[in-house]
Amino acid sequence: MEQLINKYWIKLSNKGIKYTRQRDLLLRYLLQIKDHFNADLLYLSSKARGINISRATVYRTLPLFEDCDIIKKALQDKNKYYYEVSIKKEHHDHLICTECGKITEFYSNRIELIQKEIYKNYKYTPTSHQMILKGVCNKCSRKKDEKNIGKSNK
Amino acid sequence: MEQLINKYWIKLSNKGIKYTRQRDLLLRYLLQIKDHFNADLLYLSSKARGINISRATVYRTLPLFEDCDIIKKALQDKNKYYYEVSIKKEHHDHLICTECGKITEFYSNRIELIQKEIYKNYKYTPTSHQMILKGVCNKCSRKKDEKNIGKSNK
DNA sequence: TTCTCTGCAAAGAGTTTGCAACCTG
DNA sequence: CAGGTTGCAAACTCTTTGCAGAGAA
Repeated sequence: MEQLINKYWIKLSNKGIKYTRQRDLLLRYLLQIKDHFNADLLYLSSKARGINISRATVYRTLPLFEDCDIIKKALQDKNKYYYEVSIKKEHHDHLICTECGKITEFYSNRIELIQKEIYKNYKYTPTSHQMILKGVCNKCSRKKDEKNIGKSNK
Repeated sequence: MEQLINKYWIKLSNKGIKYTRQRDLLLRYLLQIKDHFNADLLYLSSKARGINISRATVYRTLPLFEDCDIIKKALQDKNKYYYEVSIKKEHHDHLICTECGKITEFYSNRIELIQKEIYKNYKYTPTSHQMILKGVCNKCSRKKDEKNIGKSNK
């Protein structure tokens, strides 16, 4: 863990980004996060854990971490950006429930290949290289069905 | 054209949505739009064409049209929702340039099939059923390259 | 006439920014 | 010590909402 943080701090320094208590705390905190997170969530939950850092600093720090490939924008939903930690994981895509916002990751090698073809055909350079499928998850589908059965009596 | 508009108005009436000058103007206007559009753009461009309609009405009307399958949310970028007219087109996906915002449509039958599998595997009900690939388009890539060549001298 | 719709302006959510004080290198 | 960084609050962008007057059925 310390080793990883050191590595990241070297990366950050090389970009002329100074070491500060806030940035270090934020870095350590988000490396522990398994799920997807957004700036505001990070601000609130770090505050709840006694980490003193302002909302503005969180918003200003995340793009810096993004530049250093520590985190990346995973997806956007309901006018919020969601990030995830870059390390370890193989590339993957996201399935997001339009009802409850639940995010599921999936991987399809075939899709990766086709995506590459598409980027090539249309002469695009993949950047975020992410595919987002929107749908309604199992749980929410059932909830919806129940509601509709109720409604159909009117 | 008139026939199509009539058809839509029947649909709208069936949902209890009243005919108004503003809605009719907006409907006629957006059916002429080939590209993707967002609420604010629609408000501004319709205003520029002398169509008198308030921003609030545009924002309130688009979801109504969406409910009647006249338009649909195509994608979201930079915290804005983009719509497109539903008619005619076969299902397609979107390739969006993260630099200039250009939207390109593409279709891949293989992806459609794989998507179906994924939805099934993860027990999701496809709703918007849209895939969004982000990248940098040809034009912007070249611009970026030029900039980087310039920078590399520093 | 009734109930919906409109336009306005104000409120909201998420994010960005100007500025003075503070801290790192 | 210089220049980057912070926290605060105000600004900003996109969207939603409350309300009184206007309009459709």
